[in-house]
Amino acid sequence: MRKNSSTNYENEQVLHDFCDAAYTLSVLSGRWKLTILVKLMEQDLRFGEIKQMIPKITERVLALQLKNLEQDQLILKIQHKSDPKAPVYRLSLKGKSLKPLINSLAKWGEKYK
Amino acid sequence: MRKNSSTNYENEQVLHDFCDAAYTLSVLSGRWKLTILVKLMEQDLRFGEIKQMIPKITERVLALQLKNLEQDQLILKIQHKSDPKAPVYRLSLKGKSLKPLINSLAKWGEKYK
DNA sequence: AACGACACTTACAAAATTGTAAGCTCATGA
DNA sequence: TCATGAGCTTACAATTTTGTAAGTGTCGTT
Repeated sequence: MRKNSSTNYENEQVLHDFCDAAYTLSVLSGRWKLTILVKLMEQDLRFGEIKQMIPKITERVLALQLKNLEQDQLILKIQHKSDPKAPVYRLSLKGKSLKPLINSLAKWGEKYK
Repeated sequence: MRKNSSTNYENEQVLHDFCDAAYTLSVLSGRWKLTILVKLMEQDLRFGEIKQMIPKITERVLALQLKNLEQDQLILKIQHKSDPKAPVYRLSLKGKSLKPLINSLAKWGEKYK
Protein backbone atom coordinates (compact mmCIF):
# COMPACT_ATOMS: atom_id res chain seq x y z
CA MET A 1 0.00 0.00 0.00
CA ARG A 2 3.02 2.24 0.19
CA LYS A 3 4.96 3.26 -2.84
CA ASN A 4 8.65 2.98 -2.33
CA SER A 5 9.21 5.19 -5.32
CA SER A 6 7.51 8.34 -4.09
CA THR A 7 9.23 11.49 -2.98
CA ASN A 8 7.19 11.28 0.17
CA TYR A 9 8.50 7.81 0.97
CA GLU A 10 12.04 8.79 0.18
CA ASN A 11 11.87 11.83 2.43
CA GLU A 12 10.56 9.63 5.22
CA GLN A 13 13.50 7.26 4.88
CA VAL A 14 16.08 10.01 4.81
CA LEU A 15 14.51 11.56 7.87
CA HIS A 16 14.54 8.31 9.82
CA ASP A 17 18.15 7.81 8.93
CA PHE A 18 19.41 11.01 10.42
CA CYS A 19 16.76 11.64 13.06
CA ASP A 20 16.14 8.96 15.66
CA ALA A 21 13.28 10.89 17.16
CA ALA A 22 11.48 10.86 13.81
CA TYR A 23 11.73 7.09 13.71
CA THR A 24 10.21 6.85 17.17
CA LEU A 25 7.36 9.13 16.20
CA SER A 26 6.66 7.07 13.13
CA VAL A 27 6.16 3.83 15.02
CA LEU A 28 3.73 5.56 17.36
CA SER A 29 1.78 7.42 14.69
CA GLY A 30 -1.53 5.98 13.70
CA ARG A 31 -4.95 6.82 14.98
CA TRP A 32 -5.26 4.11 17.64
CA LYS A 33 -1.74 2.78 18.10
CA LEU A 34 -1.13 4.50 21.40
CA THR A 35 -4.44 3.30 22.74
CA ILE A 36 -3.72 -0.25 21.69
CA LEU A 37 -0.27 -0.16 23.25
CA VAL A 38 -1.61 1.21 26.50
CA LYS A 39 -4.21 -1.53 26.72
CA LEU A 40 -1.57 -4.15 26.02
CA MET A 41 0.60 -2.76 28.81
CA GLU A 42 -1.94 -4.25 31.19
CA GLN A 43 -2.44 -7.66 29.66
CA ASP A 44 -2.40 -9.76 26.54
CA LEU A 45 -5.50 -9.30 24.45
CA ARG A 46 -7.33 -10.92 21.58
CA PHE A 47 -8.55 -9.13 18.51
CA GLY A 48 -12.13 -9.02 19.71
CA GLU A 49 -11.19 -7.84 23.15
CA ILE A 50 -9.29 -4.87 21.78
CA LYS A 51 -12.21 -4.05 19.57
CA GLN A 52 -14.54 -4.04 22.54
CA MET A 53 -12.26 -1.77 24.50
CA ILE A 54 -12.03 0.71 21.64
CA PRO A 55 -15.55 0.83 20.25
CA LYS A 56 -14.81 3.49 17.65
CA ILE A 57 -12.11 1.51 15.90
CA THR A 58 -13.16 -0.48 12.87
CA GLU A 59 -12.02 -4.03 12.28
CA ARG A 60 -10.17 -2.97 9.17
CA VAL A 61 -8.15 -0.30 10.91
CA LEU A 62 -7.54 -2.47 13.94
CA ALA A 63 -6.13 -5.19 11.71
CA LEU A 64 -3.94 -2.67 9.91
CA GLN A 65 -2.55 -1.14 13.03
CA LEU A 66 -1.85 -4.50 14.62
CA LYS A 67 0.01 -5.47 11.49
CA ASN A 68 2.04 -2.28 11.65
CA LEU A 69 2.86 -2.74 15.30
CA GLU A 70 3.92 -6.28 14.58
CA GLN A 71 6.12 -5.21 11.69
CA ASP A 72 7.76 -2.61 13.89
CA GLN A 73 8.19 -5.38 16.44
CA LEU A 74 6.34 -3.64 19.21
CA ILE A 75 3.93 -6.51 19.62
CA LEU A 76 3.87 -10.25 19.03
CA LYS A 77 1.05 -12.28 17.62
CA ILE A 78 0.96 -15.51 19.52
CA GLN A 79 -0.61 -18.54 17.95
CA HIS A 80 -0.80 -21.77 19.88
CA LYS A 81 0.05 -24.38 17.29
CA SER A 82 -0.63 -27.41 19.44
CA ASP A 83 -3.91 -25.88 20.35
CA PRO A 84 -4.80 -23.49 17.54
CA LYS A 85 -7.04 -21.22 19.49
CA ALA A 86 -7.57 -17.61 18.76
CA PRO A 87 -4.31 -15.70 18.63
CA VAL A 88 -3.30 -13.32 21.37
CA TYR A 89 -1.45 -10.04 21.00
CA ARG A 90 1.33 -9.34 23.42
CA LEU A 91 3.82 -6.53 23.86
CA SER A 92 7.39 -7.37 22.98
CA LEU A 93 10.26 -6.11 25.07
CA LYS A 94 10.65 -3.31 22.59
CA GLY A 95 6.99 -2.50 23.04
CA LYS A 96 7.17 -2.60 26.82
CA SER A 97 10.15 -0.31 26.74
CA LEU A 98 7.88 2.44 25.41
CA LYS A 99 6.05 2.78 28.68
CA PRO A 100 8.10 5.60 30.19
CA LEU A 101 8.13 7.41 26.88
CA ILE A 102 4.37 7.26 26.59
CA ASN A 103 4.13 8.51 30.14
CA SER A 104 6.32 11.46 29.23
CA LEU A 105 4.14 12.22 26.24
CA ALA A 106 1.08 12.10 28.47
CA LYS A 107 2.61 14.35 31.08
CA TRP A 108 3.55 16.96 28.55
CA GLY A 109 0.12 16.80 26.98
CA GLU A 110 -1.64 17.11 30.29
CA LYS A 111 0.36 20.17 31.13
CA TYR A 112 0.27 21.98 27.83
CA LYS A 113 -2.84 21.06 25.92
CA MET B 1 -8.40 21.97 4.73
CA ARG B 2 -9.76 19.81 7.51
CA LYS B 3 -13.34 18.75 7.66
CA ASN B 4 -14.79 19.06 11.10
CA SER B 5 -17.63 16.80 10.06
CA SER B 6 -15.68 13.66 9.26
CA THR B 7 -15.56 10.52 11.33
CA ASN B 8 -11.82 10.77 11.19
CA TYR B 9 -11.83 14.26 12.66
CA GLU B 10 -14.29 13.30 15.33
CA ASN B 11 -12.23 10.29 16.37
CA GLU B 12 -9.20 12.52 16.61
CA GLN B 13 -10.99 14.90 18.95
CA VAL B 14 -12.34 12.15 21.18
CA LEU B 15 -8.88 10.65 21.37
CA HIS B 16 -7.25 13.93 22.34
CA ASP B 17 -9.83 14.42 25.02
CA PHE B 18 -9.13 11.24 26.88
CA CYS B 19 -5.51 10.65 25.92
CA ASP B 20 -2.99 13.37 26.64
CA ALA B 21 -0.22 11.45 24.94
CA ALA B 22 -2.21 11.43 21.70
CA TYR B 23 -2.46 15.19 21.81
CA THR B 24 1.28 15.47 22.24
CA LEU B 25 1.90 13.16 19.32
CA SER B 26 -0.41 15.18 17.15
CA VAL B 27 1.45 18.44 17.62
CA LEU B 28 4.71 16.72 16.71
CA SER B 29 3.38 14.82 13.71
CA GLY B 30 4.20 16.22 10.34
CA ARG B 31 7.01 15.37 8.03
CA TRP B 32 9.46 18.08 9.07
CA LYS B 33 8.09 19.45 12.31
CA LEU B 34 10.64 17.77 14.52
CA THR B 35 13.45 18.94 12.33
CA ILE B 36 12.16 22.49 12.38
CA LEU B 37 11.78 22.45 16.13
CA VAL B 38 15.26 21.10 16.63
CA LYS B 39 16.75 23.82 14.46
CA LEU B 40 14.81 26.45 16.35
CA MET B 41 16.14 25.11 19.67
CA GLU B 42 19.47 26.61 18.65
CA GLN B 43 18.39 29.98 17.40
CA ASP B 44 15.66 32.05 15.82
CA LEU B 45 15.44 31.55 12.11
CA ARG B 46 13.89 33.12 9.05
CA PHE B 47 11.84 31.30 6.48
CA GLY B 48 14.67 31.14 4.00
CA GLU B 49 17.18 30.01 6.57
CA ILE B 50 15.04 27.05 7.54
CA LYS B 51 14.59 26.19 3.91
CA GLN B 52 18.34 26.19 3.40
CA MET B 53 18.90 23.95 6.39
CA ILE B 54 16.32 21.44 5.17
CA PRO B 55 16.89 21.30 1.42
CA LYS B 56 14.27 18.61 0.79
CA ILE B 57 11.41 20.60 2.21
CA THR B 58 9.31 22.56 -0.23
CA GLU B 59 8.19 26.09 0.39
CA ARG B 60 4.58 25.01 0.46
CA VAL B 61 5.09 22.39 3.12
CA LEU B 62 7.40 24.61 5.14
CA ALA B 63 4.76 27.32 5.21
CA LEU B 64 2.11 24.80 6.23
CA GLN B 65 4.10 23.30 9.02
CA LEU B 66 5.12 26.69 10.37
CA LYS B 67 1.46 27.66 10.40
CA ASN B 68 0.60 24.45 12.27
CA LEU B 69 3.33 24.98 14.80
CA GLU B 70 2.15 28.53 15.30
CA GLN B 71 -1.45 27.44 15.78
CA ASP B 72 -0.36 24.88 18.32
CA GLN B 73 1.60 27.68 19.94
CA LEU B 74 4.93 25.96 19.77
CA ILE B 75 6.51 28.82 17.84
CA LEU B 76 6.02 32.54 17.45
CA LYS B 77 6.22 34.53 14.27
CA ILE B 78 7.92 37.76 15.12
CA GLN B 79 7.37 40.80 12.94
CA HIS B 80 9.10 44.03 13.72
CA LYS B 81 6.42 46.63 13.10
CA SER B 82 8.57 49.68 13.52
CA ASP B 83 11.04 48.16 11.14
CA PRO B 84 9.09 45.73 9.00
CA LYS B 85 11.91 43.45 8.14
CA ALA B 86 11.59 39.81 7.40
CA PRO B 87 9.81 37.90 10.13
CA VAL B 88 11.66 35.55 12.41
CA TYR B 89 10.39 32.28 13.84
CA ARG B 90 11.09 31.64 17.49
CA LEU B 91 10.22 28.87 19.89
CA SER B 92 7.64 29.74 22.52
CA LEU B 93 8.01 28.53 26.07
CA LYS B 94 5.68 25.70 25.19
CA GLY B 95 7.91 24.86 22.28
CA LYS B 96 11.08 25.03 24.32
CA SER B 97 9.53 22.73 26.88
CA LEU B 98 9.55 19.96 24.29
CA LYS B 99 13.31 19.67 24.38
CA PRO B 100 13.60 16.86 26.94
CA LEU B 101 10.73 15.01 25.32
CA ILE B 102 12.37 15.14 21.92
CA ASN B 103 15.57 13.91 23.51
CA SER B 104 13.70 10.98 24.99
CA LEU B 105 12.22 10.17 21.60
CA ALA B 106 15.68 10.30 20.09
CA LYS B 107 17.19 8.10 22.74
CA TRP B 108 14.54 5.45 22.34
CA GLY B 109 14.90 5.57 18.56
CA GLU B 110 18.66 5.30 18.73
CA LYS B 111 18.39 2.26 20.92
CA TYR B 112 15.60 0.40 19.19
CA LYS B 113 15.51 1.29 15.54
C1' DA C 1 -25.46 -30.46 8.03
C1' DA C 2 -26.59 -25.72 9.39
C1' DC C 3 -25.43 -21.77 12.21
C1' DG C 4 -23.05 -18.39 14.49
C1' DA C 5 -18.88 -16.37 16.58
C1' DC C 6 -14.33 -14.88 15.79
C1' DA C 7 -10.59 -13.04 13.26
C1' DC C 8 -9.73 -11.35 9.78
C1' DT C 9 -9.71 -9.62 4.24
C1' DT C 10 -11.43 -7.20 0.22
C1' DA C 11 -13.41 -3.62 -2.65
C1' DC C 12 -14.40 0.82 -2.73
C1' DA C 13 -14.79 5.68 -1.07
C1' DA C 14 -13.65 9.78 1.64
C1' DA C 15 -10.41 12.55 3.82
C1' DA C 16 -5.84 14.20 4.95
C1' DT C 17 -1.09 14.96 3.85
C1' DT C 18 2.58 15.86 0.79
C1' DG C 19 4.52 17.18 -3.74
C1' DT C 20 5.05 20.14 -8.17
C1' DA C 21 4.86 24.18 -10.41
C1' DA C 22 3.65 28.61 -10.87
C1' DG C 23 2.22 33.17 -9.30
C1' DC C 24 1.86 37.14 -6.13
C1' DT C 25 3.41 41.11 -3.06
C1' DC C 26 6.56 44.05 -1.10
C1' DA C 27 10.94 46.03 -0.34
C1' DT C 28 15.58 46.92 -1.83
C1' DG C 29 19.24 47.73 -5.14
C1' DA C 30 21.10 48.75 -9.72
C1' DT D 1 12.11 52.37 -12.73
C1' DC D 2 12.99 47.82 -13.52
C1' DA D 3 14.75 43.70 -11.86
C1' DT D 4 15.62 40.67 -8.12
C1' DG D 5 15.06 38.19 -3.87
C1' DA D 6 12.44 36.89 0.20
C1' DG D 7 8.37 35.07 1.87
C1' DC D 8 4.78 33.46 1.02
C1' DT D 9 -0.02 31.64 -1.64
C1' DT D 10 -2.60 29.15 -5.13
C1' DA D 11 -4.05 25.50 -8.24
C1' DC D 12 -3.70 21.02 -9.02
C1' DA D 13 -2.02 16.16 -8.61
C1' DA D 14 -0.10 12.09 -6.20
C1' DT D 15 0.22 9.59 -2.09
C1' DT D 16 -1.27 7.93 2.28
C1' DT D 17 -4.47 7.15 5.90
C1' DT D 18 -8.94 6.23 7.52
C1' DG D 19 -13.81 4.80 6.96
C1' DT D 20 -17.88 1.84 5.21
C1' DA D 21 -19.71 -2.26 3.97
C1' DA D 22 -19.57 -6.69 2.74
C1' DG D 23 -17.32 -11.17 2.31
C1' DT D 24 -14.12 -15.32 3.58
C1' DG D 25 -12.44 -19.26 6.28
C1' DT D 26 -12.22 -21.94 10.47
C1' DC D 27 -13.98 -23.45 14.62
C1' DG D 28 -17.34 -25.15 17.90
C1' DT D 29 -22.18 -25.80 18.83
C1' DT D 30 -26.81 -27.23 17.74
